[in-house]
Amino acid sequence: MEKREEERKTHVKRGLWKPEEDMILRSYIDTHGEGNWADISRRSGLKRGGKSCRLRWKNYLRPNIKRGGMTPQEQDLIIRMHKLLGNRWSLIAGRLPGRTDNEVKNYWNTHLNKKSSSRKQNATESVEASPWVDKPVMSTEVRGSHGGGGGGGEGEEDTTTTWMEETNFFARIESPLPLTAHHNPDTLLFDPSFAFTDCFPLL
DNA sequence: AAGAGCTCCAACCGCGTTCTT
DNA sequence: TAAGAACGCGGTTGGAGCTCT
Repeated sequence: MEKREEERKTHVKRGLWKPEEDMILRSYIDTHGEGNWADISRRSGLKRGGKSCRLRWKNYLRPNIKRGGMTPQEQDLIIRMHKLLGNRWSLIAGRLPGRTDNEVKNYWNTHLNKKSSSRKQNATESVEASPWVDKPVMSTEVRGSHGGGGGGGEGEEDTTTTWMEETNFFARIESPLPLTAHHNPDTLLFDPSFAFTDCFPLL
């Protein structure tokens, strides 16, 4: 096992993808379909690992990928969803058509994180501590079973249901303004027009 | 003009979960 | 049932391009 790992590391190509590699991967997937990434990496002739192929496809080559800056609506949704779910990037991205988890994560880390932390600072000056303040309903430690699973596909909906059950999500949101500082109109969920179904239209 | 510092994003890594044999 | 393979996730890093001095 270690030997194979060693071999993989030394023989697998890394770094930025070249346009030719993109073309190869795209045309291979066009004809054979996606999935079975290890096989794709072997048969396509690309000297890339399966993981790398999958990532490239998912984050860049897949049809309907939206490029370019986030719209204010998207920004807003990300902020809200992050407040709700924490760093569950794939779930958040699942509600933003054409956006990938990687993109959302990068966007958060580079743009919104700063914004929100400066906001947070303002907020804490005026807001009394509440058990809900700045604690996402779905923090990363509640991650019992994330996505995962070969062949399981995305399965985000199922996962969502599961964690909601696990964390007694709806019991929590039934209490008045449960999720965050009531006192801070600037924060996420206080917006009266905000509906939970905005984030979970499937429910 | 140049080089130092910074920003941002693509890609990698390690880990947990699920599937397959 | 156990072990290994495959997959998906979030965290982190590297480097290209931009800005500042």
